[in-house]
Amino acid sequence: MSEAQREKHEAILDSAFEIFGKKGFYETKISDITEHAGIAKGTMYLYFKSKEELFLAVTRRDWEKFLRDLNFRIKHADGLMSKLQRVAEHHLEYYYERKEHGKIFFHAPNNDSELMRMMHGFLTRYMAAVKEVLEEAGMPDPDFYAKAFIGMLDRLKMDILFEGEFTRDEMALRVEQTVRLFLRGSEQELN
Amino acid sequence: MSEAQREKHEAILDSAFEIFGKKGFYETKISDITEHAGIAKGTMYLYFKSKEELFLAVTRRDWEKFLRDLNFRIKHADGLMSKLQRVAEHHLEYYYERKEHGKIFFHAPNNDSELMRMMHGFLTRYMAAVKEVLEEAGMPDPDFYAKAFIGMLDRLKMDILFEGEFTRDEMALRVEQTVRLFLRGSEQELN
Amino acid sequence: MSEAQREKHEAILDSAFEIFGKKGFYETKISDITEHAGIAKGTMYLYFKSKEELFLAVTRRDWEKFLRDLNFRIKHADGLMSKLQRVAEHHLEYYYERKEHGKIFFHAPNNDSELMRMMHGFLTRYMAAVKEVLEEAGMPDPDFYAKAFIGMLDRLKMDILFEGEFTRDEMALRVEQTVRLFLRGSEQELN
Amino acid sequence: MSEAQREKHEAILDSAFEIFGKKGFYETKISDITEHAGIAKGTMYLYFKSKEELFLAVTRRDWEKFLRDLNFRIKHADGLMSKLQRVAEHHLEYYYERKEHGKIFFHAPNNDSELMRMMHGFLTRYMAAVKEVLEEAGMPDPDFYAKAFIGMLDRLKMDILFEGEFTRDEMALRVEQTVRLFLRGSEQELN
DNA sequence: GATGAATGAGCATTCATTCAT
DNA sequence: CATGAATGAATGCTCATTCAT
Repeated sequence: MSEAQREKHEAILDSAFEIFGKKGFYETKISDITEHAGIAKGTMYLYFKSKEELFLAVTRRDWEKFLRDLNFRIKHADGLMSKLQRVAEHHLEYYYERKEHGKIFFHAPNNDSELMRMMHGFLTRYMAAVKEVLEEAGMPDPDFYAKAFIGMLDRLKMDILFEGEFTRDEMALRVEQTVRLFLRGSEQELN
Repeated sequence: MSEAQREKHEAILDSAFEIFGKKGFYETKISDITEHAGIAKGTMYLYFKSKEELFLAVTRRDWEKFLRDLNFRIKHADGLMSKLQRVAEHHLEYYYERKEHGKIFFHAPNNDSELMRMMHGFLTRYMAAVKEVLEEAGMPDPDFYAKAFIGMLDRLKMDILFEGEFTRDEMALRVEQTVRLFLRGSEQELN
Repeated sequence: MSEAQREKHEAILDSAFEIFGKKGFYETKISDITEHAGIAKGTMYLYFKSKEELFLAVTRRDWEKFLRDLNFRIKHADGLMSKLQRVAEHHLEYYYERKEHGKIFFHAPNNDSELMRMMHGFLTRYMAAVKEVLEEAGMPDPDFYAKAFIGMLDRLKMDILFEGEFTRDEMALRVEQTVRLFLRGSEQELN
Repeated sequence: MSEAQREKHEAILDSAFEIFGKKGFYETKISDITEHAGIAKGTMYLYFKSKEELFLAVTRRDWEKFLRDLNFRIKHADGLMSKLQRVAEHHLEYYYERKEHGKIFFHAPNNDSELMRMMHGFLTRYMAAVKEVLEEAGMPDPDFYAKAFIGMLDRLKMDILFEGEFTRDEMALRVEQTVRLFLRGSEQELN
């Protein structure tokens, strides 16, 4: 693949990310994507076999970046609390940056088993990264705790995606609170 | 509406719940639903204005029942821990019973703002119920804690929906662990 | 199927015969057929599963009638020569009536094995009918002779299909000549 | 046109003959042909104006060779029977060699009037050659007899194209039978 | 009220042809 | 001369919705 082709490949992915993110898989027309990318409809089919495959590629690229950045952040932090804070920041920032593309998280094609497999694979890798952090700190049942931690974070994404007024400062506060809750529990707050 | 009509109305909702749950909104045909319900295609339009509206009604009914049962359970429990356990049980059992209908949670119609509003309303009411429990116990920032608790629970639903081998006993264990984590934190586990 | 439906079914076949016959399979659009039939595009799909299947049905109907009429004519003739004349008349008249629909004989869908099987079946039944006539008269190697006779007839169809000026009288002449050639050979004509 | 170009021209025709023959006109893609020929898609358009024109050229080349060889064979035979045998051999051998390319005879482009004209021209020339043979022998109505003879031969091609087990020996037998039938008629076979 | 036949807008995908390199 | 990336017109088929019976 030439340089120009690599660029077009990326441009299609960018455009698809944009449109799929805004409208979801089913409400997006191939022509929406190609028009937005400034190319002809047929051109998309030179780079991707089908609408499904394009969606898959968009999702894969996005997740791979997520995991790459996550691992980078974890590696450059010290101690359990600090590492968990990096994870939380990364998780929330990820959604924060995708505020406008919330649809992509909810409306994948329904019966695409390859997509399901892929998503499962990513979730597993995400969890494994968190699990490793917990194991290092000597925490028992790290599977469960990793899931619970990610769950807390994921619920918070709803605020980000659906509440317009969420600021970066509030996000930082949420990160801190979440990590503290995870480590110390809520009971400490009671008198 | 006569009794016979009320029954048909329910039968359509039952059938729609079944099929939407298995295939998701977009992959479900009206004829799938009406055939499964044993009625003619046109009949559905006597009871619901459109496919979207039917989906909305299905979702609404399901959530209303969820909230009704939740409040009943909370009312009949005493003390913070006990109430939180009832919430956790209810949340997980809800998904457990809907194992086979996982699609309904992910594939709603994409651009239906009324649905978004409705879902937001239900989430708010769910959170309010949990929040009340926390407030009663004197917990500060109950908004945040409620979200985090629900988040932990929600993440666990993934195991239920995607792992075939999840048993009721494991579920009970998860409930206990989750409540303990929420109240005491994970650090207690470290030596 | 109701009476009205049976009529629509026939109307679609009639229209398809007309258009496929004029343009051939590939150059015919479903919308050509349905417009000509005065119905909506989707309606065709209530009666036939696909364009291929419609073509198959058109061809089958045409051939079945051909064989039905052929057998009727043969049954009502006496003696070898007379029966062969009926066959020849029938063969040529068939094409004569379809002058305007020549395309249907040449441009079937290419890779439809079911169509190939069907056509082979019809040819076999046609040949069997002629073969029976020859066997009755005590002719040896009737397979070969049946094929040769049909071949002579089939070649003459070209004149009908491609020469505008072919009259019914010329056709009658051809019938007589062909039967005489088949029975007596051409050498008799030499002095 | 240089030598190299002439070679490429031929190569494209060879490849087109191969692919058109196997799949028919409509199911053949230009890319099928150029890939098989080992050249780029655009190159084909340097040698032929369009897909139709390429098909025309392929057909023309094939038929010209057919007629050239036919006339050669006729010229080198003596007497009516011998000449007719050469014609029959040639006709059947032609199809025998094209067993695998049957599609080319049936699936020409549908609305190409130039192709129709060309085919008509070739048939006329074929018939003229046979007619000449018959005229030489003093046969009356040679037009009709020529058509009938070619018709018998043409019907036999079906056996070749559609029956896998047809051998060269059987072909020789068919040639003899056909010529005898043509000259003496079938009645001679009856007792 | 109930039916289900009919409608037709809508869309993914293909592929002959062009043209900049 | 040769290439092959890009184009975009063209079309089979689906399915939510309507409405005459």
